Amino acid sequence: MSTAEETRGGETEPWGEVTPDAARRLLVAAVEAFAERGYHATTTRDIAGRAGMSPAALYIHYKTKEELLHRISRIGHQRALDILRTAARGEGGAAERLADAVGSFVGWHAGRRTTARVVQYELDALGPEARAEIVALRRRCDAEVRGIIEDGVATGEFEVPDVKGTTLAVLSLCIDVARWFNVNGSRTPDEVGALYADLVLRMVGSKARGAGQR
Amino acid sequence: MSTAEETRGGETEPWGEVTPDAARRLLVAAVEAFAERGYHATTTRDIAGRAGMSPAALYIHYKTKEELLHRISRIGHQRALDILRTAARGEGGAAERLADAVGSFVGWHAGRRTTARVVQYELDALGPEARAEIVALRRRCDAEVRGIIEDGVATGEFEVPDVKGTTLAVLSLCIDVARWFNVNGSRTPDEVGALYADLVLRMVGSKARGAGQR
DNA sequence: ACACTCCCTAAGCGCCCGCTCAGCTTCGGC
DNA sequence: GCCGAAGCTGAGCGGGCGCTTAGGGAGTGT
Repeated sequence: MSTAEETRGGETEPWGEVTPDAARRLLVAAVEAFAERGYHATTTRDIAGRAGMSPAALYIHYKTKEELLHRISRIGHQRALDILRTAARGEGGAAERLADAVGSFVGWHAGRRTTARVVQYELDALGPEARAEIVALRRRCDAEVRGIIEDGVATGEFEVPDVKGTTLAVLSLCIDVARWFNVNGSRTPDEVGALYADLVLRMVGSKARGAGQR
Repeated sequence: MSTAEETRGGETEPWGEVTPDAARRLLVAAVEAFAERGYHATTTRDIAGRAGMSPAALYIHYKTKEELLHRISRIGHQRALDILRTAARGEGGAAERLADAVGSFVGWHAGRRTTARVVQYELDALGPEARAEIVALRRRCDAEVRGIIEDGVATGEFEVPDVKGTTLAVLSLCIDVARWFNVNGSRTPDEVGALYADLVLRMVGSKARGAGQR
């Protein structure tokens, strides 16, 4: 599973799959601009400028500004799904896998906040077809988390009256990290991940919590 | 519980404090448009059109498009703060007050989703001065919730290793409801409020939870 | 040497934006 | 009956938007 070639922590600067080089630079510039100011407030001139190119250069590599957002959104969602899938298929009981899923998912939203922000909050700027494709990816993310929680309920590890609602809340909690996380703040992405993993285990009534935290 | 003068469901259509009538109609139209498409993607012609007026009419009542957002944001935040304050100063133990705060806060975010969406997600579209004012209101919301949690820890009702982080997570969880809540979905605002109140009591390790939920 | 392809730029098209302004109506006070 | 203020509109301004087009320079195969 997973995209190989990344070990952990470093994650080998993403967007490696985007070629040629100029197209990648434009895409990275677009991620930064969209995250800072929002899709609609970002101009194609701004994106091209950040990438050190003229406005026209953008249209050699992308048909429209929306295609840029679409590409960013698809790659980002695939990465998010990978993270959840890896955790869900890992070893250990439901509690371990849920903590792992939440910890790494939150770590990604905090550590790669600019990407996550675009991916999670600019969905509505996509046209109907592109949005439908992305929404499908989102539902698969939801299914991964729900699967772990259902496992835990089945084995008696968790005590959850409303599995669908709780799944929604867990994902919502993780996603919103991209909104408030501050790079200059006092917490590292890993610390937030650990805090959230503990909070989520409490939410599902897990008895096997890691003894508070240090 | 909750704020007098509204019986339930209706909430006495808000924005009553905005006068004259035309100014209120414009403001309500702006809330809808901003919530649907975002501040930057909304045109002044769209706002005026929804209110049944010509584009120029907007500028009789508001100096700029940004002033509209500022007004919406201030009134909305004040309403949110009122809800939290009422719950925090209520009777009962910390668990009851926290459940009340989360339940009504979430109920507002779900029931008045269009307003909440603008209030919570368009903050960055404001200029520096307006944003600073709103951020101050937000910090007071944070302080209300943290106060309840601190109370619960002090009395031994809660068991929370990281009060600041948990407060942040609780508020984040509630706020994100405005992003995903669907009016056509299967849950009412009150149901989501009840679910979230239970989840939050679990997060703070409250022993006095309401026996699952109905 | 030549043609061909790939990237890229300068210039600019057509459109729609936020916002303004002169002038029209409506209405209360006298 | 007349006046001034208040509320609103039609027309339109300066400007910036997304995107297009014509053409240039660098690299490659022959």
